[in-house]
Amino acid sequence: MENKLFIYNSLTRKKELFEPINAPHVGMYVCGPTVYGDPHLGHARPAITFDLVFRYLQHLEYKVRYVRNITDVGHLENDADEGEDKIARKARLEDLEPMEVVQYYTNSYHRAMHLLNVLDPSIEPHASGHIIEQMSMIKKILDAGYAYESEGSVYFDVEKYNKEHPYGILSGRKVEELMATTRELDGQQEKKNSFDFALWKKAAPEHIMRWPSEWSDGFPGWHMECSAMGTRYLGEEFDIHGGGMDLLFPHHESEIAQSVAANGRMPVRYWMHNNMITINGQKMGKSLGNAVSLEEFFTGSHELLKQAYSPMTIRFFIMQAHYRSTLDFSNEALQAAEKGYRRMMAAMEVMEKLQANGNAEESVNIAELKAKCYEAMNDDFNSPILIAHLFDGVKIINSIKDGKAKIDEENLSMLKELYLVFVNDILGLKAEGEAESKDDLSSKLIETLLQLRHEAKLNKDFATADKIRDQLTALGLVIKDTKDGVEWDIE
RNA sequence: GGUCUCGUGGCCGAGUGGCUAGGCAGGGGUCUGCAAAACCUCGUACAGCGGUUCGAAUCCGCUCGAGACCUCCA
Repeated sequence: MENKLFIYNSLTRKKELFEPINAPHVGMYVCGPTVYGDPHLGHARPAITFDLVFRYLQHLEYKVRYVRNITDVGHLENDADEGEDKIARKARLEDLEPMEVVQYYTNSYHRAMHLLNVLDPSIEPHASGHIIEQMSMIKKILDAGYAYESEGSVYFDVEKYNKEHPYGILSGRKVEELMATTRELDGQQEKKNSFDFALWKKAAPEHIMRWPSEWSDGFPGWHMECSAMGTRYLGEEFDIHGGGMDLLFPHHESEIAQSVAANGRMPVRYWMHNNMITINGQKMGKSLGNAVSLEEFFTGSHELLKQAYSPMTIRFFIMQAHYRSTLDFSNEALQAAEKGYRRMMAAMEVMEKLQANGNAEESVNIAELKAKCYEAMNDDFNSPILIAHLFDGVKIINSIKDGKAKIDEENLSMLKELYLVFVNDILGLKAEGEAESKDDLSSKLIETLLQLRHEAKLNKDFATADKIRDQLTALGLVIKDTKDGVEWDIE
């Protein structure tokens, strides 16, 4: 049951059985962030989506090499005025060094990803560290005759390529249509056709990030980095390439064209694309000015946020929707996710203390639940369905605790295993914020107070008992009177 | 303008021909000194209009609405 994984392939627009080229090895490349701003909720979506893929593939015992790049080339420009050479030169020294900007936002991205419990990829290459590879790939494309040089820049010859290979195979576009719809861009007059894209761009004077090449002092085109680094670390053909749907065209389309032109073969078996996060029905994006940074979510410091949302709440929220659906941000939805997440975590705490209370005949059947969990994940990583099944299990757990359901030893150990595997390992959810708060001294103090309350209750002094509870509640504690005694937790 | 996607109950969100997820919120109940938690239970939704079918949220057509891409973008 664990080995029939189906993945929706954007290339064929169908769910396909996943068969790695070199099982048990799997190569996966995902487009990472452009590090020029704070990571926002939009960045969390692909990171978490492919973290789920990474975790599940590893659970299925594949040996995954997961490459997620850092884009640090081609987007960084100095805003200083042109022509004012002296000032510009001085400004250069006082300005941030580009790599300083890169480092700052890369660190910030990593911090956010760690808080979201996103595993580090196997390799995280920087585009700026692979200029050699990109230049050599450009040469291969030139040698193959699918590119031309013009005024120090190198462009991909889409029209020529399209005569032998379909440009538009991934996005479903046709070159003739592109002809009619492409807008005016700078550098347009250097190109044979408006839809030709740059493999190497001659740097304008204000462009700081530049490298010498046989064509000009310049920098590689945006699409080159992923092709070059994917090939470098995963080979000319690898299993999975992921990224946001907004990258499908032209980025991924062009990656295919570059690889086919350079290596003569399709680079990727399975193309996966996560959908966008929307806010008021519109895509959330830095350039649209409606992006809420992850830091702001964690602290609640944004006018759109009614409260802070913990990293695990964000993670749970994202995984409660299928990765190919748009997911609409709202406080109501986040608050619902927060409560759901806490309920699941609370149930797991209950589960740990559970004892078998029945024999095999009267026991609940966990094997069935387990099979459903695998079925959900095997169906194109359907995390919302998986979570729905896990909530069914939450009811089972709580019912066993209440003595309303029976479980035997075998099913109990299967249950515990199931939740550790699916909730912790695969969904990557963990309890947050408790370990450090429940230190010994505080715990003993709280338990002392609860003991006093217990004694007050025995004396029917409910006023005192309630006063203790109210004050502990005011401090952010949750007091639960169960038939097995009092329990407390930090809200 | 071109290409494509989507429109599900109060909110979020699965589901792609019959078996009518799940979470949150709300009503009722059990338990409890009370409360909380938990459990049980109730809301019977699929934009509109036609069509195909024994049967459609699910397939087809049209209408309306929303969005994405075509430019950097997760």
